[in-house]
Amino acid sequence: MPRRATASRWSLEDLADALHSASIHLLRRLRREDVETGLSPARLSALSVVVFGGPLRISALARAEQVKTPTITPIVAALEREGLIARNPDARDARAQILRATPRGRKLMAEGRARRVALLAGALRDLPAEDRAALRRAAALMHQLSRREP
Amino acid sequence: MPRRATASRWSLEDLADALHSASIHLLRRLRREDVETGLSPARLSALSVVVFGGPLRISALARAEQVKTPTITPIVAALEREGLIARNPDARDARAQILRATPRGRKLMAEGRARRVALLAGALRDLPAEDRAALRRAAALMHQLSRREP
DNA sequence: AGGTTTAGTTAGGTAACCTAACTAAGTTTA
DNA sequence: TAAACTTAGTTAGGTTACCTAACTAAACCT
Repeated sequence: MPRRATASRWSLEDLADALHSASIHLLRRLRREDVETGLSPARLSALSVVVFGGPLRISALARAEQVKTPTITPIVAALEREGLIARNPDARDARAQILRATPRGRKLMAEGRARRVALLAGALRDLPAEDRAALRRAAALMHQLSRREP
Repeated sequence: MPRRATASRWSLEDLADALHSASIHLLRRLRREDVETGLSPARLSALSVVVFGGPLRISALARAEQVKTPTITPIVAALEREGLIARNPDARDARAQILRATPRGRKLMAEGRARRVALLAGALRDLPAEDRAALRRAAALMHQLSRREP
């Protein structure tokens, strides 16, 4: 790591870097676990949005996932093929489709969560409440950061 | 989000979930920024390891990046093609190669950091010191979590 | 020497991302 | 109301990241 010129200036860079790197590595680790759901991380994440984010349009899902619509198309197709979500026509707009989770989708989502928590549980449980709070706060902040424009 | 049965049990699941989701979304956001370095996230991350992790072997890089060696091969090839890193033979073992960052690699890395921090700077700077500390702590913890076996 | 292990690449597959170009439906406007 | 624009989503086509399996070549072991 580079030496700092001014404390605050460098620590912001370091922090940005640390978050980037931590995200990459945590995600790679979780991917290895998530393989067992039979769903890739992107599909799992999309399913999670449909399950918890209620019925929504394809474009809304893409927006929530911060990807372009062509990226979402095959993900939605796969989730539908697996019977985890269903698409219904939108009564108000014949171009649009409404996605909703099926019972199977909800079940699998719960299992994925359980599996993930099984992986992290030991680690998280052993952490002082203070650290858990830091993680919780950080997760919220990271979400917020990721929504920033431009 | 599901209702909790026991406070601690559900909050662990929620926390695991929140970290997963936050990582995905922050990374997608940063990817959009990192595009301007001309390097993909995986390459940037690998370059960062070579720049800051000193000269190291290809297999050590793969381990640091938590991927299998075949994944690292094309990443290293690309970084070398771009003149960002160099491979030297290992004097002790003719099978192995030692990677080191070139000046260009170091320069680009610094620029990437600057760009990333430019994106996050406003947000991070405006955060109370407490939140910055939470993020810093969380990044360290996430790294630690990602190293856990199995 | 012969057999095993280790460093790295090659081959081949799936999936995630993008932009550009398209279809079809909805909206606005002259 | 017909023409022109906009919006929802898909299709086409390309790059990159990941994996496992199979390989080459060097090193180690006995």
